[in-house]
Amino acid sequence: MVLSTVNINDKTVAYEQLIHDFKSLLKKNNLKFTIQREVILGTLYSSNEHLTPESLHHLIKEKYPDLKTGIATVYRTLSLLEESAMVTSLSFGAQGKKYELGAKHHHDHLICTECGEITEFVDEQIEERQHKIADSLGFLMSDHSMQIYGICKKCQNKSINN
Amino acid sequence: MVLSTVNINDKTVAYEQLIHDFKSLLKKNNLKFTIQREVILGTLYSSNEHLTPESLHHLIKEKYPDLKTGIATVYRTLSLLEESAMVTSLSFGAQGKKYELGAKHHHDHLICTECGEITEFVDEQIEERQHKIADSLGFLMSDHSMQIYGICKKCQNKSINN
DNA sequence: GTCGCTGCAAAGTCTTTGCAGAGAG
DNA sequence: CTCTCTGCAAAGACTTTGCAGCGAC
Repeated sequence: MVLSTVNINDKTVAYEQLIHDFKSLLKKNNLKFTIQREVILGTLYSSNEHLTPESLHHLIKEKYPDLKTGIATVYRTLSLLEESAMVTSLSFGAQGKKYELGAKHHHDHLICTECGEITEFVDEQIEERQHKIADSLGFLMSDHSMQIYGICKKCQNKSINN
Repeated sequence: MVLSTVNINDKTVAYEQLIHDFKSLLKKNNLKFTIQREVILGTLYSSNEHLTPESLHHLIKEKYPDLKTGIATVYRTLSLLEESAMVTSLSFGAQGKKYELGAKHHHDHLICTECGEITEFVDEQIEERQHKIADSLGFLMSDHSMQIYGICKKCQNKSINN
């Protein structure tokens, strides 16, 4: 079992749940639970970052150098996970698509246009308004995403000091 | 003058303004006002769609068959316009980047996951909350984008009838 | 005239696909 | 055992870039 080390603080229980859900999903679709799929989900889980396919691949190579994981498998698994709504993707600017685990609570994003850092937030008022807007336009809402672009505190300070 | 036909209803005045702004921008940066750039801006202006570089290129070829416009120039001009905030881009799902004129009023998007149609809306309450959120997190907000995904009325009816 | 712009085609990126062998169930 | 997965490399899709001639100013 490759992922026995993924006991990060109190996240362990949630992780078990996640794997369980993943296995159900796979079984339902006659797909197999492979080490690669486990490692990809686990790495997404243990990372607090929003990862590109490439950075995810890189992380996996670092953590599990013996397991030769191809970038193609990362793409394939991310598509699979996204299709089943276990992860969500975010794409902005020139930079590519970034993925994050969707099983966490829902949230929106603040994106720093200087350093690319992504901060998460949730606002109940906005969530509520979104539903109302979709309803009023006869739209059957399934999901939404919101990004606020600007300059984070860190980068603001940086430019003051220069 | 290639674009003498771009007198769409009452939009004429705004278009003149747009071209004026574009010319200023170009002059400021020692860039030239070429027919291609004019046509690209004009086509974006006269289209109510959100266009991909490719569909924009296609539209231009249709409208101005004599003007050989290369896709490379479309990309170059869109980058230029985006950099100067005259157009904004939107990317979602597997589909590529879509561009729209940013000079119009600000708005957010409802995106149909069935047919890809994009509907625009504005909601003052949400706009206001966004500013408050950015402020409270020490973030210097410059822009934002919000997308609501779901199924539009048309596609809902379609699936009922099948 | 000068210097930036354009179309073309070639080169990059990023992502997907075909295939033969490996591995889960 | 069967049938799906995987890594690899090749193919695709989308964008960018280099270059020589063209055109705005």
